[in-house]
Amino acid sequence: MSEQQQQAYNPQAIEEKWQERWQAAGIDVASDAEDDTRETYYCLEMFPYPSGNLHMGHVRNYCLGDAVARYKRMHGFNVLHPIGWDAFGLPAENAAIKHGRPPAEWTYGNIAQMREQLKRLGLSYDWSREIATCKPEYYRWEQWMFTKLMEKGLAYRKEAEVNWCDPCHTVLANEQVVDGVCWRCDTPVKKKNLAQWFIRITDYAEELLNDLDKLSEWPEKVVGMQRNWIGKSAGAEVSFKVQDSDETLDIFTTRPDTLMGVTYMAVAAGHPLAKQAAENNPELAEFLEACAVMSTKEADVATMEKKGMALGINAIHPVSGELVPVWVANFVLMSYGTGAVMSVPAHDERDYDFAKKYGLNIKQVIKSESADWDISDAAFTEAGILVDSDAFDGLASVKAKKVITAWLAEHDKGEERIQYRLRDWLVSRQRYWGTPIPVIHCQDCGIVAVPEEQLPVVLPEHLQPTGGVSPLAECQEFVNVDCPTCGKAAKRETDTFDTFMESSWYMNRFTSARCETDMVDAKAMQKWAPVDQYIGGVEHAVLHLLYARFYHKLMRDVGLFDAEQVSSEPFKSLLTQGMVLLDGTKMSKSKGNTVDPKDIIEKYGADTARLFTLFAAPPERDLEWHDSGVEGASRFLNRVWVLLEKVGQTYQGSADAKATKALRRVIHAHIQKVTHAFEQGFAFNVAIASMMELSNALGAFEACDAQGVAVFDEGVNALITMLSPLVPHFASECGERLGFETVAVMSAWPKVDTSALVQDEISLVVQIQGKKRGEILVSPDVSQDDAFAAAQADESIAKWLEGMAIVKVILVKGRLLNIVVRPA
RNA sequence: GCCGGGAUGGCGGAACUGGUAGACGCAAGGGACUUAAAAUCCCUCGAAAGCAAUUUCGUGCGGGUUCGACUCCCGCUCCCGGUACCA
Repeated sequence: MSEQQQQAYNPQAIEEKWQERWQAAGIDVASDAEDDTRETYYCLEMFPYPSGNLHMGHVRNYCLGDAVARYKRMHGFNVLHPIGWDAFGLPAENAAIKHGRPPAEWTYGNIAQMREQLKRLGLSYDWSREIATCKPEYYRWEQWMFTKLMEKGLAYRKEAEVNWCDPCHTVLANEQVVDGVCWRCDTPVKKKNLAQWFIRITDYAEELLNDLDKLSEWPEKVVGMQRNWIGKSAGAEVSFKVQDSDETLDIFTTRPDTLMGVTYMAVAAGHPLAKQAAENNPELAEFLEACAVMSTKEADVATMEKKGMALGINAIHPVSGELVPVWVANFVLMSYGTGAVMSVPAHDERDYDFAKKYGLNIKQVIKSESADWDISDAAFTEAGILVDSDAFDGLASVKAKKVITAWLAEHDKGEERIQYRLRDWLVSRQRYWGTPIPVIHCQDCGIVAVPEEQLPVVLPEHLQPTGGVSPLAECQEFVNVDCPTCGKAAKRETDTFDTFMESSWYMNRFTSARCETDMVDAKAMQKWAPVDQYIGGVEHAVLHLLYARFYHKLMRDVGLFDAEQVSSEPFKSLLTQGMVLLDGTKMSKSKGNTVDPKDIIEKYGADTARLFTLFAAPPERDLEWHDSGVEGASRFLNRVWVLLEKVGQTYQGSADAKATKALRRVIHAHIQKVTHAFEQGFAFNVAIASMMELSNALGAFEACDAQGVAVFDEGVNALITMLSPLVPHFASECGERLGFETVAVMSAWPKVDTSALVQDEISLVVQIQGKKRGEILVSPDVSQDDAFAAAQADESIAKWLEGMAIVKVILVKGRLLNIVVRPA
């Protein structure tokens, strides 16, 4: 042993050294070379917002991704593992107001700082592809895309109700409205109608829904959340005439089969009919006011009492011509469907409760096919057979839906309709620190898209937000522009894009991050897309992941890549990691329960931090932070470090040929187990546990001959190699000590020698009535009869067979023998 | 309310396709080394009974299927996410 080898494990000394070597060797760079025939693998973690400091959630996210990327490289893949910065957003503006410096300065400073922190962790990113979304060379393509969408009619402008804060002079996002007041100045938020930009995601609702079926490697939970979010329901739109009026009352229903059971109508408080009726009815007006207030989201909304008032007008049933009263009800939402419903109390629980409360008629028109149902107890909401429905009597619900809808269509009183909950994507924000919307307002020409040759519309970076109106709107050199169509003086749009826009396509941009001629290079897309493994927090299950899926399809339809060659989904496999907790609650600055990754790295080194975060919990589950657990991870690395000193050593006595063979079996059993753990959803915690077992087995082994030394060496090599995607600096240093020819991180993954797994003799569990009663040593391919004979010969088992008749004997090969008996 | 997911020692968590429940780690207790401490190493560690060999019970609760159930089926309880009173 040289002196160097006997030194203690000192992470600080080795980590920097290896980071430099890796960088010099360029091991992290994804190869675009056409003659590179390696299979590609694209591993991506959700890129961070550059808040200035890495927190434990980041550390966990990026350690997971790095382990995946390194593992795949070791299997011979050409791995794309990029990183960038989701650099636009409100926190930069807030920091700017607080510090009196422009958001750009703050943002770029934070990026520099966080880049160093990521590098300190030894994450194997291809830095040559680094992007920051606040740079014109990035967002110019987003602007270009938007003008394409305008051409296709997929981007449009319309009035929309937004949350407005007067003192701040800005629109607020929903999450910035806390209990109805502005999060920053506590002023009650107003609803205001403003012209806003939208993208027609609803045109893609059906594809977004159907393609969810392709996402077999996504957590079911996320798929389910997206399915609910899209919220497809099939039914019919039915038109009711209003008595003594030319107006009609249109409703959407999923149960047209219950049409004949309609006994009243219910409209939302915001419905024109309700407003109209309230004009000379103060009591009703008051009720509508109350409803408007109630609609603000509260925890007790769910338990809210169902209330309503008659409007004093009637609707005419489209089939029977009967009059049904129109009510206003607090549970009908203006924002869904038509803001009105037909009420069938006999077959809808909510309508039933409402009818009971206000003494409205209940008319049963569906009867159960099996049991009797007493309609005076509760609504019958299932499908059944139609009764008391004139011409439709005797039809089954499913058939009746079609027949009745067809009848309505024929008589011009309704039609089949698919309703989605999904709304078009509101993409404009009245903020400064974002991508300028590439549009010009001209008095003569109206709204004009900025022509391609004038892109990008560069955001001036020197402006200083004050918390009031966006400084962009007051920046004359930005606002004043010539109309691209007529050349007259015109004004630029001063709204910027929602930052979800940038994060919706960055994964594709990474395939050709430096491409200057296109948003993405079609060839690069073909080579790398889609992302094979995407890793990030479950909080993005709906918005980001839905927008990204949508945007990917938009890029396809704009012709940016070959729809035949590139998947229509951007992320093949998704891993949603759990949160990092301290004392059972999420680590957060506001709670003051954070652990700074910097401190951990300084004290234990990056590898220990990595090992602990990977070992302490399965990736998708929450991880409880324990300092003692970190100690444990550190101890393990130290034990392995010391273990290396035993390489080449022989000891007196103990380990004979049999023990050597047994060790070799253990080594290969663990290679198999670790590999399996990696392949099964990246169960790093299980993989590490298995490596710890291997380490323990090696630690207990003392070679006494050349054979023993060789097998021990084999075991240590396998252990270090398998550790390398998880603790790369440590493994590299160990690899160097062991004289590996290539850096450990690039070495090929160990292969299982199945012949080493074969045993001459195994211990077979013997059960009586399914309960373990003993073990016998037998050949692995022992016959049932021989095993049974051996079991009978075993004293501790035989005593359970005394006075018993053998009913059945079951042998599970290599595992157990179960003997079923009964008293003789 | 509805839709997902989950419940295994003091704790985090293992357990291939139904086949030895509790791997691995943490904590705890005991011991070795040390003047002492730290570090390190060794032993014990689901519950109950027993000097012991050993036995019984045990994977949220109640049933079921099976030679055999943490695993499959039916019915509950509780916890955690998501959400839309969605017609």
